[in-house]
Amino acid sequence: MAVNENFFQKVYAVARRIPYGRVTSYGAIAKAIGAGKSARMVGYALNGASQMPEIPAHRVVNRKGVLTGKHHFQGTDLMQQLLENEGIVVKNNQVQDFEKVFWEPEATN
DNA sequence: ATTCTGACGTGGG
DNA sequence: CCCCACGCCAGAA
Repeated sequence: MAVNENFFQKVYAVARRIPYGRVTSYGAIAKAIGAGKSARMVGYALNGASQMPEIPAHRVVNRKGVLTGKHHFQGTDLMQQLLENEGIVVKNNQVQDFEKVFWEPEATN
């Protein structure tokens, strides 16, 4: 099934499954959807999802745990505020204890 | 079709 | 860990 889905659809499907109080990386999602090295496109797709409240795009950061895309959200620090609201500690645009809050996405089951 | 860009990742120093 | 350069690939102009 998922084979016929568009790239964006796959990204949305995985992003929506990110648990509360957890974060993941673009590359992890890319692999989960079989995109592999197109991690950049994941962020690109999430850009459109950023305005979709059903898709927690704010829980997606880069491999370093830095909120690289916070600038794409409405407010200047909306992304960070959303993460902190979930109990995630963010310092200087970077997720603290990134390994502890990291969640590995699964392929569209 | 061609070119450029981009919420990234990896490798080398 | 940081910094630099390259790769990767889908979408937009």
